[in-house]
Amino acid sequence: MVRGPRPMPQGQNKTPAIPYASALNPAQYQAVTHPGGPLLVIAGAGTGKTRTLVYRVAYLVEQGVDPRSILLLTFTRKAAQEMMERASQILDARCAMVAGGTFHSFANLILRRYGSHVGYPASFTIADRSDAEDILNLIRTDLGFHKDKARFPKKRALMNIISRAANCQMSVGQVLAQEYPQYEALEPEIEEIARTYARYKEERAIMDYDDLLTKCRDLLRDHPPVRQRLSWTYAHVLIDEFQDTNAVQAEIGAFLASEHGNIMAVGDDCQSIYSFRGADFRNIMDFPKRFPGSTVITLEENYRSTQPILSFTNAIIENAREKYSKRLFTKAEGGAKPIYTRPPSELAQALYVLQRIQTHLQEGVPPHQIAVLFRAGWHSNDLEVLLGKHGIAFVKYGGMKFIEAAHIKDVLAFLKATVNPADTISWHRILQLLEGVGPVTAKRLAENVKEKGLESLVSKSLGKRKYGQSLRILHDTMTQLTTGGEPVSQKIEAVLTAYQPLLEAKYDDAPKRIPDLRSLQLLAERYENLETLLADLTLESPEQALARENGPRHRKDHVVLSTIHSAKGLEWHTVFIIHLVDGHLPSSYSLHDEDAIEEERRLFYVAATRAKCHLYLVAPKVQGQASFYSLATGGPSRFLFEIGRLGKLVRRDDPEAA
DNA sequence: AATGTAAGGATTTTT
DNA sequence: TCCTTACATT
Repeated sequence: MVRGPRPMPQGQNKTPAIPYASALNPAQYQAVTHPGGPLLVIAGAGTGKTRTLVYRVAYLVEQGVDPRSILLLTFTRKAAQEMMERASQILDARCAMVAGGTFHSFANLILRRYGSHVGYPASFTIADRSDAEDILNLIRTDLGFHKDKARFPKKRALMNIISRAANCQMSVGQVLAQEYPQYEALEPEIEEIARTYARYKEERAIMDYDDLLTKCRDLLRDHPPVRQRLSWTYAHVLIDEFQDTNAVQAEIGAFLASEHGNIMAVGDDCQSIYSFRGADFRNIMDFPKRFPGSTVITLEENYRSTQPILSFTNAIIENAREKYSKRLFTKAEGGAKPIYTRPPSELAQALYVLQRIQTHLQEGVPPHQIAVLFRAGWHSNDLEVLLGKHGIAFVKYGGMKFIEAAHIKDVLAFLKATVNPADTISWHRILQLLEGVGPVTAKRLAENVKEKGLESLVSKSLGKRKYGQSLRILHDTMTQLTTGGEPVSQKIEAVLTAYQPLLEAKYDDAPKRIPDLRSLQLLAERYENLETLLADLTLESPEQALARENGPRHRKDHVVLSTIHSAKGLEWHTVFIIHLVDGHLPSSYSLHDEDAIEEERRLFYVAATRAKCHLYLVAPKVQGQASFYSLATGGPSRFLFEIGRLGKLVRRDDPEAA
């Protein structure tokens, strides 16, 4: 690996347009003006991590680096977009040309171009999680292992095992030994399913989320000319949220930097919350080992939160079993202590939050500066109903996605099948919408289309079947879509025309679903290319796409509800953390494992550090007996109890007195 | 082979 | 509680 940084071209003006020294603190300044070569920035919560990246982009561009040769890898597309916007504001529009996105979206782009090197055509389709599970289910039934084995893992468990193996670079056997001892005896069978699954996808030009990363890594690893070209294309690689990248992502970053060593990673080990995706907070410390000669810079001055909030969040993370030392401080003084409250029930909790939101709104806090955070998507159900009833607009991030709704998936299956006729799992889905077509017929027809093309849908023998007529209509629609060069919006129109009668036949609540189809159509209008639309929908939650679509004006009228995972990197004036109860946070699924509990603590830390001025800690008393459904034990989160000076750090609020 | 029905079983978090 | 899966019926 060539470590010597490529000399950076000097800008024309001797005096830079941006006053870096006065806009940044010394540590930030050092990071922003780093001459080149590997750089690790350990940035505590609220220490200006994003600011540093934004200025770094502007600095590089100002130095004369071609913005298109800067690659900014972030956790969500939205984050990249916002950073580029901010950089454009402090410098100029050139910053909007920076190549940015998630690892997955970047890999998608690269594989569209170079996929042939790893056995994929440019027209491959992406299977989301439920598509992937459907494939596994087909294989599972096909191979029939469940017949003689009692308790053979279901599609969901199979997916978890296979995905874990991909993300952690382990074999199926290792994953089983480590996490699924109950299935260890089934290793050969599960291995076979995994192999069949891989082959199935390859033969049909389908990639799942994990393939995007691993195939991209394989491409860079096994094809030096491609690696070299890409490395020179991206002369500066910037990676945000590095604590949540897994080994495959880190390898991709390393390969991209292999020619020049200009890799900058920013992250905070205390905020690592994606171990289920194969991230390990300790990895961040391997950076200097992986890139000898690294510069390491730590940012410790917090600009986000008031002192009382910071004292509290410092106390949370103090109890972490293992962390790299770093103590956040702020120069700001004053501010209110976090408020701790125990509503008598979950409903009372929703009422309490509603009332406090109303008060803050009256005080003039803009709606979009108020957020309610929680561990799992359904934790906000009560609150959503209540907010709706009281006319308070909200947006929700995380949890059940638009794209996961069955009717949206149906439409996307049509579109995927036109882009990639070999996508049998999409065909499988479409065909089963027809009356009289079940799993067996669908499978046979799908394989026929893959082997012999669309015409196989209208063979003479099929015409006599009762679903012959439906097949003919389907065939005509799909033929028109594959051959015609009409714009995306027209294609969608054609799909909807064909789909609407099927939707009405299949779902009792069809009228409720139709508006969603219109939203999808609206969303698609600005796309010129169907492949891009499909990739975007699969790789970025449409909520985010819609939020961007509607523009900032629209977003400002809404209070934010979000899972803690989706709140990463964001901040609000007022933050509520609800369901702060043992069994919810920490989640009951993590209680058996110490590492998992540690991660839950970091999750709590991430949530609490989102707050700038007001932080509410809401721990409702759980009523009723613990059923399978409600596993919470009812006591306040252990993370509160373990803070010795809790009484000094928070103010108690008795909701009944209010 | 498709569809309807009853018992069984699992729930976080995301690209 | 709700969704999936296995089984029985058409």
